Amino acid sequence: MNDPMVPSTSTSTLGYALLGLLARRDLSGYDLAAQMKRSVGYFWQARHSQIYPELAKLEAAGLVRHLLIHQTDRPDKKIYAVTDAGRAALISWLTSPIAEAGTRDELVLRAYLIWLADPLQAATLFRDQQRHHAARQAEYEAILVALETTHGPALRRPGSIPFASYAALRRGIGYEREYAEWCGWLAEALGGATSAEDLE
Amino acid sequence: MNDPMVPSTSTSTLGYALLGLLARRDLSGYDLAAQMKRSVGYFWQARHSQIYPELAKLEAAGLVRHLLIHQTDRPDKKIYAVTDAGRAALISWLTSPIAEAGTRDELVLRAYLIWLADPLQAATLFRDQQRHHAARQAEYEAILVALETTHGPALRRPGSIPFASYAALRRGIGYEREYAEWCGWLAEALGGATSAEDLE
DNA sequence: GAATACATGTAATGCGTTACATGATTTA
DNA sequence: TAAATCATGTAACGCATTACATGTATTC
Repeated sequence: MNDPMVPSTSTSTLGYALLGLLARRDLSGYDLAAQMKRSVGYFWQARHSQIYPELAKLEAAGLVRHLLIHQTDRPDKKIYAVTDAGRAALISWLTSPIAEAGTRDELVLRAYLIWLADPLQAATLFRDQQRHHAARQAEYEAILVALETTHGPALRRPGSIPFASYAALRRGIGYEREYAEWCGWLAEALGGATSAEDLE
Repeated sequence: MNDPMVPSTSTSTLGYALLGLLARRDLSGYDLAAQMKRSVGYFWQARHSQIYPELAKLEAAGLVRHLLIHQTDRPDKKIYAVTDAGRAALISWLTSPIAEAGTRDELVLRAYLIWLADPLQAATLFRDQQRHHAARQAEYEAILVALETTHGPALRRPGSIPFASYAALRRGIGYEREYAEWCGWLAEALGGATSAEDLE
């Protein structure tokens, strides 16, 4: 019953992430690796060493195809595009039931074991993390401002491409805000200084 | 310079999680696996197939030792205890600089690609997730109430063992609250029904 | 008679990171 | 001349899940 040209191989989440990026526009493996350092990279990452083999798998499964671009001044490159089958697989996956993966957070683990540590040293750790997450939050908020100025009202229109970015961004901002707040509360409770300067 | 009895092997995060549980009280591998389904399991998980080899590694590194308990009605078991070296390694790790691991969240990835999906189907997915995270939040809040009744004011005293549980729990509650809120906002924006009953 | 609790392991497989490998062009 | 950018791959290794493997005692 299976078409030998389109074997029903189960695609990994990374595969869908790549298909999703390619659904916006055609890209090379190198471009995809660059995208994975920003935008999508905030909630799904992969190195080029994982991306190239994954693209080969997607191509073998008939979900993408590539066009070889010959270049003289630079190395040749392969521009990948989503096939009809790839687009269908992606759309089907998007609303399929989600398998919950357990959370792994090393900082929360440390909080759970904090009774073993020196309170002031621990406070410094959590104060540092508070600053880190607050900085990340500010970074996301700057991206939001940029999105607002370039897309205007389309940003708030569900169904539009910018709205999808906006939705993901909103989660990022909320996540970092809540994380920073918790770190601040804990550092405070442990009696830590408010800023690094106070320790000098 | 290295003591051959205590080789400086780098312990994994799981190793520290196990050391942390054993610092509270001596436990068997089976007990540790059970603990990993609740308490710590909310922010760090491992199956028994990963725990048994890890305990062997910790023992080879001199961080834990075990006592074999012979039982007639049940299988024999090994009760593990933290050594002085293990306790020292754990305390040192607790406040050591933390290497930030990138976040991987499949639901946020799907949100980023939502423009490809049918809005109403997508709304159902996010409404389901909202319910899931709200339920998880309620579960954590119930544990908090239980902790409050059993430990009383000690729960709010930084440095106490219950306070560490309380701190981790607070993060869990905040995380789920913010996550559920975001899911609800997105489902609403996509024009989804408020409850499953509205769909019938 | 079936499932669950107790108890401890190993093997196969998949996902992800780091390191290895090559090589031209452009910028500091 | 050192580095970053462009461009594509492979190999080794570690962490995590699923499945394989065994066996008794209790509970439904």
